[in-house]
Amino acid sequence: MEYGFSAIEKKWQEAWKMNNAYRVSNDPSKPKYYVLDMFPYPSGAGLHVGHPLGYIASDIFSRYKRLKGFNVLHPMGYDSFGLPAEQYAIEHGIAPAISTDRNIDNFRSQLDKIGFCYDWDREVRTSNPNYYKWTQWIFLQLFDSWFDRKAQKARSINDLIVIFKAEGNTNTPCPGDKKLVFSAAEWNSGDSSKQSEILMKYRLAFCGVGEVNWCEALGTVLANDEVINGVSERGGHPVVKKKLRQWYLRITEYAERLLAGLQTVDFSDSMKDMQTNWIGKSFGAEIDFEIAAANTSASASHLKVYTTRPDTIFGVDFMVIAPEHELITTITSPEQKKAVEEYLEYVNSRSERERMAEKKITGVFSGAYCKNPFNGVLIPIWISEYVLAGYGTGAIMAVPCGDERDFKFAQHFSIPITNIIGQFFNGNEANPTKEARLENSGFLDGLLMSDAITFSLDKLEELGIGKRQTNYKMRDAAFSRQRYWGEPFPIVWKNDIAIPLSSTALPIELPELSDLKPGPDAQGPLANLPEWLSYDGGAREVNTMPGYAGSSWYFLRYMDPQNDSEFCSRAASDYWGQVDLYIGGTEHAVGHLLYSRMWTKVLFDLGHIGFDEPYKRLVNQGKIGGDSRLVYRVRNSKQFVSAGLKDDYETDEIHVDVSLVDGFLLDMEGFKKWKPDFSDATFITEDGEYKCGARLEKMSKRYFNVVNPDDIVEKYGADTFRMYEMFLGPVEQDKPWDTKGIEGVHRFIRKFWRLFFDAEKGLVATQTPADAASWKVFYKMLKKVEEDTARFSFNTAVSGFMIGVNELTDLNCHSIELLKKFLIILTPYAPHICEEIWQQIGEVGSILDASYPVVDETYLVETSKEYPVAVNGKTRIILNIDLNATQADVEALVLKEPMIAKWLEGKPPKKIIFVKNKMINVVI
RNA sequence: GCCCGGGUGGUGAAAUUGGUAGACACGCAAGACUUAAAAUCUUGUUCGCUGUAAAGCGAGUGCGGGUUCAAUUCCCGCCCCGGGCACCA
Repeated sequence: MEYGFSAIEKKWQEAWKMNNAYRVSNDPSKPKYYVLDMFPYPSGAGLHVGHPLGYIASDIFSRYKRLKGFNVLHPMGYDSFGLPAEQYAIEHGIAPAISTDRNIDNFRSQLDKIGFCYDWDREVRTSNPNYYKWTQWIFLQLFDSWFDRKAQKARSINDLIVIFKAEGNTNTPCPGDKKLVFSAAEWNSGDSSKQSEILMKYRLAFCGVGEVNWCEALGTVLANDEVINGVSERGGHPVVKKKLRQWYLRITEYAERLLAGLQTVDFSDSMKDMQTNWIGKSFGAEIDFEIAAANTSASASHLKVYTTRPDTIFGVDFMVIAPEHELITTITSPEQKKAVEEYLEYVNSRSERERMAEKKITGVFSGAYCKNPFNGVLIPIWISEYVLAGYGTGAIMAVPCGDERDFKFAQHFSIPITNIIGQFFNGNEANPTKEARLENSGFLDGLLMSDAITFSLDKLEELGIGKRQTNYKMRDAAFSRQRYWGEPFPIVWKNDIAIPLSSTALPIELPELSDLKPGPDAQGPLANLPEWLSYDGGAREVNTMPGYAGSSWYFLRYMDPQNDSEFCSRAASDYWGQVDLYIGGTEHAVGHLLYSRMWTKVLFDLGHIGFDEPYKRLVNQGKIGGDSRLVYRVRNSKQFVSAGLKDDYETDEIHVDVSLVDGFLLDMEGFKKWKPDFSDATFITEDGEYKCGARLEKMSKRYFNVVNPDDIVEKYGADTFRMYEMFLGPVEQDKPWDTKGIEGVHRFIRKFWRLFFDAEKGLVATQTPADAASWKVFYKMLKKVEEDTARFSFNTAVSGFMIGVNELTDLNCHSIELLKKFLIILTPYAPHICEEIWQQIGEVGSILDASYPVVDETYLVETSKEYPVAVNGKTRIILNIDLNATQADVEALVLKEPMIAKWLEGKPPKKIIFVKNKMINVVI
């Protein structure tokens, strides 16, 4: 009987579907385990073999946990709102809703072929009104909340109103406007429009005017993590700063908790580093410098700077303020007015991209000075774009001997440099050390800089000219997009006041819209729909939410996907709790993962769920690269030269479809038919063969190196495909795809099949009990495979199976008693073949619900070991020695060996090292 | 520039706590079966040297040093590759 994988896999995929084999319910009698994949954006390109890597790993782990008796939640869905569908619609005139559905059908059919154990009854689609109803509902929760800094948690905005009525905002400083201070009386006398304006500055989801990343080509704003080197992550279009009214998430209020939460989760160090750096916490001081020039108004008598190095205050040679700094107009001296204006104009003309590409040293002197509070020295105030308005106070004290940027600036503008670190400063470059002893530093003289930091902070606070301050690099996240294909906001504007709609009005459905051209004044396409726009005496918000809105909470919806009255019942979220294992790529390090961590914390603070970190453990799968093939066309000809001879010609390299190449050998006839351009190609061959060049690069359509999992499954079967993806190497690692290597895994599966079936004789597995040697092989394998699976080392687990099959074949083991246990442990990796054989050998029930076997240690007890015996660390012989042997026994045995005697040359050894169960080393 | 990963045969890789480097595969070579092919099986395969063989000797985990009886593993310095951040004061 042959192994007919196509029929077997089709049969079981249908049977499992019919029997709802993967349906999971909230069963409190079993321990739960939640395994989650980052759900895909259903792009038109479909899946290539790189995509399922993480899905296969999580599927294996889910099935393993299920066999171990866990109630496993393993859902899948689609992140189906987003820019590409909209762009596709603009280019091809197909409505996003239609192209998205089509893409999802394609994804689904590809996923189904691989045999995943998803409970499809729990599928979510972020663009489905049943889903985004709750995205909008969570938005309302964010809108109706503020962050209580003392309690470090989100609270209802109504609580804040109570506080304002009683005491104003003196004890609850405004996160959106540091200068905003009002009393209870002032609050109570204000009109409702004034009050709304104030509350907006506290809300966790708020509307404000700010500098945003505007992408003209995409016609929308982008979040910081969607902009890479001044261009859009998607499409690579230029991005400029623009002032726009926008919705934001006040994620900065959660900076501290997002940081602290990292200590409680199991993410890779690099992932934690990325998030930590993005949050960018730093400790330092805000220091007030008195402005010395007479031409300043009383309200601007001080310049506030932020520094992490208050110990260097005697080394301050100039101040630098950002071009956007509010003091510029008041402090600029009449003589410098023109120069300053010209400079500001120049700065405005430069795009973000230009600033990043050419880091020129630019700046202008304001004409004003401030005074060093400790020695009264006058310090010139400069304006330069290298100081960022959005960070700290938008002003710095420049210490050229200790800071590279300050040093270069001082050099460029010939500003004299004060040396406060003696020998540590060589005059050619700044030295940011903290190890120097301070000089020229007044009361700090002689102190080690690292000690002087605390000392100077104390002094500044004592004198009331400065205070300790913690800053974060992270900014509030832009939360609106001027696009169509996203969640509409449940907001109506009346008299410039944002009115939240009642949760009973949800979902606010996205209206159908055939023409997706932008609306007027950088508004989204929804602004073109007057009948939709006008609502209840006001105007609807026309922006839509960004892609990360729906993905910030989808893991909760899977727990209770059909719920019409809640986003997720508390009973469901209490039962399933945190995601135990989350698998996905690193590209979401600072976007999705941070937002979704924040939303979880807010929902926790407001009492909707019982945990405040969504993902207990995160595993990042690597990317699978494509192995491209290249042909070389002799320039200006139709001749193609084989790779080995190409250096003799001037050639252009062309990517060729990998399916036209066997190894490196080109199918020349196939190549001619591939594209009309090549139909009359001629070849300069090596002995009649055309060899292609190769290159490892991203798997992508334009390199013609995409391998479709459908083709692999058709040729080798899903079970082989699954195991081969795992066998390629560690899941976390990037690695190239090589279709040839799959033969080894396919051979293994067929060899496994032959333990049960013979081509002529049919079933050869028997009821005869297995011998001890076979059991030993099996339990050794079980131990290895289980340990490896548990630690996500799937590649070595596959090799464990291979060793097991090889050894059982050698032992001629066909015992059903043993092999049925083998079937169970192989099931997570190769479910179809295992279920088929399980039924063939007459087992009742599905193998999916079998119980995982337990290692019987009695078969693994060893009485002796093959010890490597080394001389001076170099292994010379192997000796079989009883495990109970003592040091003296071992020494006697070793010294008797002629091979060892040869090395000793008659002399006694210096020492004999004996590590039980490990090795023996003779030192001479 | 800063912060993370990583560098092991022709290739993918293994070595979990400092203890036999290269498991398991691919590829390649030789052979068996076959009219032939596919499939399957057997043997060999880190490199160099000696040997008909069995075997032996030497080198070897990016480079240079160190600690140790023993280093792919720990320490110091450097080189290269991948990823992230980047005027964050």
